[in-house]
Amino acid sequence: MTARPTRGRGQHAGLSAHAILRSAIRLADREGLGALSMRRLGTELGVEAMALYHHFPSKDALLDAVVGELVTEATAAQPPGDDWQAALRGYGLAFHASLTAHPQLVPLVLTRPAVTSGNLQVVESLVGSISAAGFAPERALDMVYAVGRLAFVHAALSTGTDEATFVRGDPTDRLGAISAEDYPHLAAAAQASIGRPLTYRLEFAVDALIAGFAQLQHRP
Amino acid sequence: MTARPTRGRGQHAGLSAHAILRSAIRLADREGLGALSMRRLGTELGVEAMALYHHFPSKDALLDAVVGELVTEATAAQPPGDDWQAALRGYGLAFHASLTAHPQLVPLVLTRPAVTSGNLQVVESLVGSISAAGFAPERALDMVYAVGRLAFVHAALSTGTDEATFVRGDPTDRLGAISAEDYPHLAAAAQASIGRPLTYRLEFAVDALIAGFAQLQHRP
DNA sequence: AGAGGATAATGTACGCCGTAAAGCAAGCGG
DNA sequence: CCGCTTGCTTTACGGCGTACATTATCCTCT
Repeated sequence: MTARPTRGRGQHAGLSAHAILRSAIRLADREGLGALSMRRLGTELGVEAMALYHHFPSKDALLDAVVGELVTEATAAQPPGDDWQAALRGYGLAFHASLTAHPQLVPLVLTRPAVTSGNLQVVESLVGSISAAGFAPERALDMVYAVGRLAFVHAALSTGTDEATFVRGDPTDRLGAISAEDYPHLAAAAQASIGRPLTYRLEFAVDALIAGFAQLQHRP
Repeated sequence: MTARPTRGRGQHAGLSAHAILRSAIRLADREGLGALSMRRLGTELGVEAMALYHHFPSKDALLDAVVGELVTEATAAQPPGDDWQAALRGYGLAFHASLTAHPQLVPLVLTRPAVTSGNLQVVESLVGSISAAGFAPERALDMVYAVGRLAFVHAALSTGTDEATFVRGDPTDRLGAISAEDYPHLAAAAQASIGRPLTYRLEFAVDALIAGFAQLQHRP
């Protein structure tokens, strides 16, 4: 150990909370959530595991911070357009895109409430746009929630197996391919959706959602 | 040990995969996912941890089976109505209700692809109904996905903290209450949504989604 | 009926994990 | 120059998943 010859044992400023966070995200991206242990993260930073406890009180707190970092990054730089439909759509797609950049970490985001100030700022702006279009603020928040959650869950599940995988073959998979006899409609649908980009389903859902909202607008 | 005096050491039929599953679900419901260890589950069943490995090859496989059990239970008994809108709505709400019965386990469902035959059956039936209403099967599947995922993510996040919690007070919470100066629209919206039932937001989103779908139907 | 395998459980052990506690080297203010 | 604070290491503990070996019962076949 002490493979850093330029510094003695008690040097300062070797680590920072933010550097740890970034390293944790990189590690999880590369080797999965399971590889994200304190010891592993320590060696990744050239440091013993216990050193991390000088910057975070527990692993749980560290993971909370990772989620915060991620959500901040995901909701950053939202152009505040005045067209609520475009804003909402952009929010959903951008959120999704940012989350899918770190697919391994999405389950983490699910389990801890991540309310950062950047996050709140974006939601505030969206709720403002929507309210300005004549919706009750309560409704506006529901709308933002719906789109955000849809984007989120698509990010979480898009890496998993879906029907298209089953139909494409590879019968060593869990249940084998979907048989066209047992599930005719499903097989046809899955067959048709092979090869579509990952965002297709999300865009469809978000657009339908927004269409539904717009319809609501004209009948108070 | 061997607190069961009526049977010797190698008796059969002491355990079954299904009994283990139910016990695992009960344990996790009661004490959280963290308490669901092989040793703990073993003692819960009056058995050593390694005994479980005769019924499941690994803990991971056991968790997969738990998810399967859960999803099967959640999608069971869907009345196959011929009204696609009612069917879709019912599917979403029932799915959500079943999942929220085991809030601790929802994060588990997120991380493993759960495609059970019961599951496929329900989706098949829904896709059938929707196709019969004139939608392309591919679209029908997208619609089922959208509703299912919305229900799922609402179940996953409904136990977490949302904006209403912040506004209600308790400034010891992560960021403290939402300040009405910094986030006027958000504060108003959160204030207004205090006290609503948990399913309210989901119902709103599902209804909007279905309205959007229906609109699509009239413009091919 | 007796042999032999299959089955279901145990016991032991290994290498991970998160983290509490204590120690130890540098830098800094008095 | 002393001693406190800061950043890191060392050591240790209990719990985890599970590989491996063992044992005790039941089922089947001759």
